[in-house]
Amino acid sequence: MAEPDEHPASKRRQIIHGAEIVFTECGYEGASMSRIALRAAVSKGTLYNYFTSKSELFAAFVEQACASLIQVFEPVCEQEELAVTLNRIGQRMAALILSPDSLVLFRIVVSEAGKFPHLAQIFWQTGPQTALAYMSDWLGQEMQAGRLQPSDPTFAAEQFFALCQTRFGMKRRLLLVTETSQEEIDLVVGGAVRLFLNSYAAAAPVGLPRS
Amino acid sequence: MAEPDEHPASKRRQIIHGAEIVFTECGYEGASMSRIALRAAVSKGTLYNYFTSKSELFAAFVEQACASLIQVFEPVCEQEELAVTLNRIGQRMAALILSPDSLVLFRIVVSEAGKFPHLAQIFWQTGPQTALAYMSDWLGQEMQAGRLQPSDPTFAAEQFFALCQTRFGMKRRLLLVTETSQEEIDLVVGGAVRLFLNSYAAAAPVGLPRS
Amino acid sequence: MAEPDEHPASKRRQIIHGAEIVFTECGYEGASMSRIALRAAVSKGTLYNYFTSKSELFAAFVEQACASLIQVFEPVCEQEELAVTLNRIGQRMAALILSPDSLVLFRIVVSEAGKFPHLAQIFWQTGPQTALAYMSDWLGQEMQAGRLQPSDPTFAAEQFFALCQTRFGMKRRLLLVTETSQEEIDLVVGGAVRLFLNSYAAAAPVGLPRS
Amino acid sequence: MAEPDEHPASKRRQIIHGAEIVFTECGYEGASMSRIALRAAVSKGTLYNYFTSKSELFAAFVEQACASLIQVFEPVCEQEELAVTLNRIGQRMAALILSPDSLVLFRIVVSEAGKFPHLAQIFWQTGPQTALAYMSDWLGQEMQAGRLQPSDPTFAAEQFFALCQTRFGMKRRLLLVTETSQEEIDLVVGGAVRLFLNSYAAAAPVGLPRS
DNA sequence: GATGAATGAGGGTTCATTCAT
DNA sequence: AATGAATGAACCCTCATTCAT
Repeated sequence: MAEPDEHPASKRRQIIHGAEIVFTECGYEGASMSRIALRAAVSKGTLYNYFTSKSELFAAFVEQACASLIQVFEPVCEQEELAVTLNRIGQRMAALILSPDSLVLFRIVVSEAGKFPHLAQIFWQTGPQTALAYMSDWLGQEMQAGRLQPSDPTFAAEQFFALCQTRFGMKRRLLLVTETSQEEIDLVVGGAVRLFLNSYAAAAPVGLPRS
Repeated sequence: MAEPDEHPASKRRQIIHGAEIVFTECGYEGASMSRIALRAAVSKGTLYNYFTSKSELFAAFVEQACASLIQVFEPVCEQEELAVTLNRIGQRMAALILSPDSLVLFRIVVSEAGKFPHLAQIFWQTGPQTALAYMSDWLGQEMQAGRLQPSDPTFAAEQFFALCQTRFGMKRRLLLVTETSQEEIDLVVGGAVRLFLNSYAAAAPVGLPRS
Repeated sequence: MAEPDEHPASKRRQIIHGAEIVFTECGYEGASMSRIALRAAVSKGTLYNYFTSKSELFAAFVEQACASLIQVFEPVCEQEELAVTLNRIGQRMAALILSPDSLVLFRIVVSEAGKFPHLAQIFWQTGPQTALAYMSDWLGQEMQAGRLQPSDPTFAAEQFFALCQTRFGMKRRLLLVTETSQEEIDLVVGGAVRLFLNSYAAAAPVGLPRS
Repeated sequence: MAEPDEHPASKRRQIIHGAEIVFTECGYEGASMSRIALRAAVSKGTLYNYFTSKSELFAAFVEQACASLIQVFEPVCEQEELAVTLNRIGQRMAALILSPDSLVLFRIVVSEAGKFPHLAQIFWQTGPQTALAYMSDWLGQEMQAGRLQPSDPTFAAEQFFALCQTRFGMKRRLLLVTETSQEEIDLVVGGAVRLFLNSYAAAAPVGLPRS
């Protein structure tokens, strides 16, 4: 199961961890292999024994970071009221958008999307697309069960996720806000659920709060 | 009328234009003053006669690019059916999101938001915030006129803009799509208007299309 | 008397004055023509209308500075007791060595003596050599008058001047002392006069102070 | 015996040697790291593996040069006639002043004393001050032994050293003389010893030579 | 397999000098 | 005669990469 004739995986992880720290702090161009070597506590030469170039190390870091983000969505959605499940999914999505880790990853992937289109694709696939597929599946089931009006479940999921980014999505990416209160998150997610169910629920529309 | 005692503005523009090309292509760190000088067709020394440093030139480029984006939203919204106006606004917002100029600006501002928080702020203010204020005002009027349910108009505007980014917002920022068909835009904007009016319109909800 | 077909001398002086400020502060290499132009309140182009190069402007500055230093020695030596005259000459020499103007000139000429041997020569001739010739003449007269023992008057003058630099000569040039008290100057000059007269006076030797 | 975990000292010396050549020839500002690298036969990058900056390399060069000068004064002064010992010390001092190595060091330290006061201090301490302390001690002993009149031994030493610079001290620093004949050195040192002993010796004054 | 000294191209920036106005 | 915008070489320094140990 191990890779006996390869570089030990532990040192590889160690290097990627150092790379994560530095890339995260300085971006791709701003990071130097010397600093990464320092933070990974290996020599500069060793870096090149494990990765043929800076760009390859960067790719490895991004891929690993993407992989570690996806888990967030694993355990979702039991049998309960629709609004409650949607709320939980929305809260989770909001948490993901607001989390420093995903934020920094998003920002660095966007920065280098021109130079590393492959990484942008990986980010998309392991992140948003996976979440989308998951929710789309679930919505499809609910539609078939008659609890949601029949419609394109993928588009519905996309709209819901778009709504979950109301207010803080862009500001967060621009680093214009550092913290977001739970009240505000509740407001945004609640609003997303309301708009979503008012259009997609099989039942009667939900009333708006008076401002 | 001319500016006899100043650096000629035309050359300043020429330099900023060269900077735009290179910054746009390589990002801030990846761009070199040599390349900018080459693209601007001036000597490297001349760059420093107009801008004291690379960062200042970058700031000038971003500010100018922000200023040239804002006009998009100026003339909007007459007296007509709500859905029509919303559709026009949504189309305009979608066009903005999809335009290469705003896209490239967004990407570079996000990249350097850590190093140049001031520029992120400028981008936010001249772009999203202005559009938001504008639409919020209009929605407030419609609410007072009884054509929309009374609610927080700013939040409603934020939700509408979030909905307008459905499907292609993030993919575009990751450079995963280069062109978007008008049909798809119509689908997204139409979907945004539908969800919006279903919740906010004073009248009865609009039906969903069958997928 | 003026130079009607030449550059006006006043602007020339103005430029040299600016050069003096900057060269004095930054040294030859450290000074930039831009700064000199700024300090002289003329354009950079004008600098080159009056001086063909930075080095020529530097030469002009050094020559002018040398010329303005020499005057220090003009009015010396009346008819009075030998020790009194020597003391006055010594005091003047000490003042010259300690004066900021001559110090800065010496330091800059020493710095650039390799590159501008001509300037070192000018400094020597207008400064030390002139003082030397002057004192040597006077000593020669005193020897002929029988008030000093017959000897090489130039060498005697050189020794006296060397003695006047006791203690603070080198430290001052190394910028290790910024101020010197009058007591210390008196001590050094007094010591110089004593040693000088003990050897050169026709009369009996002067006693040393007990430490 | 070797230094396995350090930069090899030999290459360090090699670099300092190259720096010595270039700094000596061009001064601090005039020297370029490229030229130093060329003269040291290493790449420019290597310079920065050993010294973090140009100024640090300069400091290392000056300190090393100071250290190598100090030895001149080590073995002095046995039991013999005063005039003979003084003559030997004077000759040594003259040799030091006239030596190209100390000359070039003095000139560069004076040049940069404003920018590197620490180096001026080091130069002073390892050079003149050490010599002074040494001679002052010896003079103090001779005074106590009754062979010199009691007086301030430090001041006496300072006067003697000042006298030893008669005639060629300043001219040499200005690079106005490149070689000095032994006759002239003998004349200057002999004159210094004579003036010194005429004032400080316990015995009768020594006669002056007729010019 | 791990090291880190060595490299040299390229980074941002300064500056003496020129020349059209 | 005076200007100052333009130049481009040279500045100090960084860094991805290599290779002898």
